[in-house]
Amino acid sequence: MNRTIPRGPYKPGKIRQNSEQCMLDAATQAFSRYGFSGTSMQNIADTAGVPKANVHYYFKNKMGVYTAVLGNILDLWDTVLNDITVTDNPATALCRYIDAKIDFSRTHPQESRVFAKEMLSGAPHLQEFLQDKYEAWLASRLRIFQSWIDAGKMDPIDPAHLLFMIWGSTQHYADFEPQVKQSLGTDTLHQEHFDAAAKTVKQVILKGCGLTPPAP
Amino acid sequence: MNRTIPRGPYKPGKIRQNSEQCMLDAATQAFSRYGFSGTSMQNIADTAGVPKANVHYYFKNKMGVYTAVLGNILDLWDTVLNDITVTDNPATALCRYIDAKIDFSRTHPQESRVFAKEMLSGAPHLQEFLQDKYEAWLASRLRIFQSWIDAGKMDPIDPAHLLFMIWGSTQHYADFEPQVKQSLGTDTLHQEHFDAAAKTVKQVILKGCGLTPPAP
DNA sequence: ACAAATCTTGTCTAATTGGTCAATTTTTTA
DNA sequence: TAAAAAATTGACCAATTAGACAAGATTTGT
Repeated sequence: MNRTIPRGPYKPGKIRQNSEQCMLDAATQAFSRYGFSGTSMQNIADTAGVPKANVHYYFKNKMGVYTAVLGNILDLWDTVLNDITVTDNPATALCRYIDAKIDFSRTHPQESRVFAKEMLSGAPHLQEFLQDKYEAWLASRLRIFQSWIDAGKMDPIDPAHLLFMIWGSTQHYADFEPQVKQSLGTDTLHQEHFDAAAKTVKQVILKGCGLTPPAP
Repeated sequence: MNRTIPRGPYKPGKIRQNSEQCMLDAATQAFSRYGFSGTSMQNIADTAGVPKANVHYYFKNKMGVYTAVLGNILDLWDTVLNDITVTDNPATALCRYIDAKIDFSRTHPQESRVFAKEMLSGAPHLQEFLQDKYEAWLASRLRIFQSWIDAGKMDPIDPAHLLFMIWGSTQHYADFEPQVKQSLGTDTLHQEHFDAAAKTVKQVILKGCGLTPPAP
């Protein structure tokens, strides 16, 4: 006779949640600097302050850690992107997007770099993301841009390439940080630098699209 | 008595030159896809079609191969950048630079990616480059931009951040190729895609700076 | 043609790494 | 409090890798 009631298959206690996040942070840091192959499980473990075997207890294998890190980044992206509700005003919408994107480069540089390295390697683990979520997100943006153009609210500009410009310009501050630092003559990028960046990008993009900055 | 006349310390015969370039190409390809740690000497050797020991004969060690690849890329960069003579017309100069940069992304995507990965990793092997050649190149550009602004030839725009915009926008087509491909719905990027890219970037940047496109 | 220099290549080694496992400790639950 | 579940940990293994090296093949200079 079985007196014990079997518990559910998985109960994420606080210990697990805490340890897992700790290792995920350590892994993100390591992957962003040394890449997937350049990062050893030992390195992740050391950074997290736990023995190596512990990492294997929480994640299936090294690729498991990596995909967890990537998934975490995509979630972050999702919240950032979905936070932007498209208003009827192109200028306002573009400004909001640029500000959010620059802010992401400032607050999540490591995540940005892991994402960039994955792209640079041919994005073998982002195919699903690109074909599902990103595809849908992009299509909706292109439609909106096109509707603005059709309505005469902005210049006729290839929407996809415009998005690339915004993406590339903003991403640059996280991904090419050494170059940016050297160029701006600073050892660390501060809020003021990102403010100047956002200001310039917004200024050029808006005017370049035939838009006038929204009143603050 | 010594009858043999000692030859010079290093004579790069055709064999050496050929083999070295072949291995350098193989290494560039491997590094761009798998990164430094993810690339094995065996992989480089296989791609070049030679036994592994041969690579060690031509290069001191793995880092030697990598720095050779990086140096090669910086040379390429140098020729591209120096090819742009600054005319007195801002619009023409910017167009030339954007076209050259986009063309570099098209013709040298692997080199672009190796460079980007090095930046993403904190550019530990580019410090000298950044502090010497790049620093000088940047300063001269900033002066030119400022003079244009002072002369009222273009809007007052932070020159450094403007350069980052151009750099980031153009670099994007090599570094984020999977995203670009997916967005444009193509399996391979063709000349027409890069033409559209250059057109959009020039259109937005020029107008965004208060410039009118030069007559072709 | 001959000797010296250059180039090629198979083999070996020491070190690192991802991953396994069983033993132990800590936490949870009834 | 006692058993069960979850978490921690050190020791171990097999595979890969960078690099060394010596012997042999080829090219080059005289």
